[in-house]
Amino acid sequence: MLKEVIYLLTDRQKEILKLIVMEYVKGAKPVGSNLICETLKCSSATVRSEMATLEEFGLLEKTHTSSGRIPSEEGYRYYVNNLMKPKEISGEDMLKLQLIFSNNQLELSDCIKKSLEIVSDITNYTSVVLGAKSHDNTLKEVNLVPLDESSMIVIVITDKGFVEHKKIDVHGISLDEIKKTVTLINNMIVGTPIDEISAKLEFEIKPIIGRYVKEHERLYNVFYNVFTNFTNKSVDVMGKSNILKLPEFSNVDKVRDVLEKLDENIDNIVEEDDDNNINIYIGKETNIDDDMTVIRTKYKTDKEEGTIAIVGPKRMEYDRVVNLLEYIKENIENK
Amino acid sequence: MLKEVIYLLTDRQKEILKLIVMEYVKGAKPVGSNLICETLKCSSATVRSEMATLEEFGLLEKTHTSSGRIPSEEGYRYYVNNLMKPKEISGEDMLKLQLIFSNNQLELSDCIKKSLEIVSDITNYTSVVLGAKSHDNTLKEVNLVPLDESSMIVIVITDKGFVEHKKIDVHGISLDEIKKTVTLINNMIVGTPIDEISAKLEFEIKPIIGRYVKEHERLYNVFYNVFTNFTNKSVDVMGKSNILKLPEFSNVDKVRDVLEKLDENIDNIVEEDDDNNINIYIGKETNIDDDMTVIRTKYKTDKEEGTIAIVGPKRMEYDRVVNLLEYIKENIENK
DNA sequence: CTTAGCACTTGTCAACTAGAAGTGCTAATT
DNA sequence: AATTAGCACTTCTAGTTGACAAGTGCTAAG
Repeated sequence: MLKEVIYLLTDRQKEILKLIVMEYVKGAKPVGSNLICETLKCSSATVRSEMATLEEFGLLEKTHTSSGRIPSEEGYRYYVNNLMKPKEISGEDMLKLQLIFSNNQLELSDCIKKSLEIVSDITNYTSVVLGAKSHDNTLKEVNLVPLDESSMIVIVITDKGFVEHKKIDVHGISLDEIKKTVTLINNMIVGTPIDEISAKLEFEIKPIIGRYVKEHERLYNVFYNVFTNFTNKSVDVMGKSNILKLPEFSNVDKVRDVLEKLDENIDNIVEEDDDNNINIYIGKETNIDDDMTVIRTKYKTDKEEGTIAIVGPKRMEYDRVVNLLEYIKENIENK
Repeated sequence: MLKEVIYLLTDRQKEILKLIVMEYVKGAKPVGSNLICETLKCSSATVRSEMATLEEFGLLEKTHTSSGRIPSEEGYRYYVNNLMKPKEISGEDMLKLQLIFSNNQLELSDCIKKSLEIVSDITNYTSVVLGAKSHDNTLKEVNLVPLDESSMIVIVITDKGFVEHKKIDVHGISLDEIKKTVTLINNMIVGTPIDEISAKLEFEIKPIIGRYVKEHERLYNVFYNVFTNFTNKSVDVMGKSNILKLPEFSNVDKVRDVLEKLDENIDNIVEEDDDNNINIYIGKETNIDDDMTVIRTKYKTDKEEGTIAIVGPKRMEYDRVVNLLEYIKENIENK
């Protein structure tokens, strides 16, 4: 679409585009001129000629020669960028979300998850939380809890309060050797950013324990595994089966395709822009399916950062979802 | 079905039933007499009259008057109880599973999960792991790691090596009060079975801290939450979207129904018999859908117990799945 | 007891039809 | 110059029809 088109549209054309988007979002059926002319005070013939113009601009499409119109991807884009007005969150929805965020028993990460679960419930879309735990965290301490002769628990804690633990098999390694290693780690690399720990472990700790621990290779691997676990992102996807409610997905093969992408490819789907805004990817711009839209945003607190996203049909309630995400982002960041 | 039917079936009838089950499992299409009479050395007319008898017994069904036969639920049941022979696990499948169980880096619970993930991959069914962590575990120790003035991490460890942790907000409670409480817990209820901790916490700890901790209600809640987390079962469901590959689920509404049940109702679906065998629930016996079958078994090690299950179509490769589950159960219990 | 033969039933698929929805164009109207 | 009424035309949808395939049940003969 030419950028200039934005300025060429008359008010009535804008109104028609907006009405078609809203109607199609609601009904999932191509919108005919009759429906529009009931709202606008003019005849269906007028609307038809305007619709033809909008189609020339690439903002509308037909499914067949004599069908009503549906918005094209550019049409949605124009709507989102120029026509959409923030829609207030309904009292009911607001209440449900407030119940989560005002609950002091809940940790932040639980709040995030639960609030998006609610969004999935009320909108029937799919929601995603990508938490990047490791960001900005540094190693706080490593704890050791012996269980019996051959096993113990290693517990690693970051300064921001994230915890990882792993049960390890230590038969053949003396308790003394292990304790020394942990002391070494606590002395040498506490305060190191989590992302850099693997390197430090290899180049600073490994050479030393190599000297006095018989099974140093195994011991090194144990700690290496625990630390790399940390840098893994946490992924939560909620309301996946909502996709099956959409009329555009009455074809089982298509559903399977999308569900498999959501299972395997979430990072790719949700991580893109690095700005602080609400980002909207429509149709081909998503990495899922031409009929889908992804709306996402980053959140960032002093302890944690991540991404929240809503995945739904291209025919999405853009205004509602944008507002919900904005509201949740705000609540996360002020919690 | 009358129990006596078991003894009334002739060898040929058994053979026909078996062939129909196997053929229908493979092809998902009603099986006609022609196909059967190619294997059996007799005419299609003979097979037809035998099939009519089997239908009278309630072991076979027709989808319409002139269709081939499909097994009824009783037919599957008869097959499973009387006709099915253990089928050896293929070398390829065996290899994949061995790779998991012989990997010493992996914790038991990871092995279980990964092995069932493999079963989902190779069979295209859905697999479920229900782990009941708390069983037979007793409290080993409670650790405290202060993060800053207003928050700390509570870490709880059981004798079998399970760990739960929670970040808590402690502003308004003095460090001293918290430390005393933890010491109290470590002194008084270490060694208590996890299931009984809530009670002990309420009747033994709460009255004491009530005396010297100002915010004792809040502090009590914190520990209560951490401990109850323990008794929660862990649930893993793998290969859910495999259901979409089944021809009996080309109807999207049906798929949604099943997926929603798998999301919300897993306990109900998978927990039933309390014996140590492989249990098979066919069609109506499952709590999912008349077209589904659940095969499950319990596993029990000295540290952990739980349930593993495969959920698939009624038209399931019973012999294969039973063998895989048996094999995995054995490997878990001897790990 | 088994089998060949045949009438009969049902499902599937493609072709066709009538009606509904909605368009684009033209000519008349404001 | 913009709007509208009118109408021919296109496509989709749902229902009907008919031919064919798959498979059964029954009967009578081997």
